[in-house]
Amino acid sequence: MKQPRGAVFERVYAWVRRVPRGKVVTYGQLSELVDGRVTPVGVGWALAGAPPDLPWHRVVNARGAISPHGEPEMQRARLEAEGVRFGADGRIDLQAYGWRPRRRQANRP
DNA sequence: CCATTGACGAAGA
DNA sequence: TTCTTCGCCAATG
Repeated sequence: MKQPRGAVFERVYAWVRRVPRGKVVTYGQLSELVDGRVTPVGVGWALAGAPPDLPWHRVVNARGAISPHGEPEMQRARLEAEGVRFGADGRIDLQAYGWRPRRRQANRP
């Protein structure tokens, strides 16, 4: 179950790759981006088998915090390297760093 | 086909 | 605001 491969996952990956540097996206947003075909939990499943080239570190939960998954330290380090600030409680201000995607053209990249 | 699990979210207490 | 409960879809055994 390390590397799930499915059509649904590819969509999640494609959206994650569109997240610009210095911005973050939540699981719930990704769920919306794929038009509800994937629940937040499904997104988590997709990222569990995410390819190494995927910027999965830009995906955080609705609270703006990093969910435990293996090495949250690396994720935080990468985000900080992109200019994302963390609060004292380890949370990100989604109002400032949350990515607002445009689902104009491609809902299915 | 059924039960369980998971890097989650929203609503209720 | 924090904790609990429920629900969601996909994958695994």
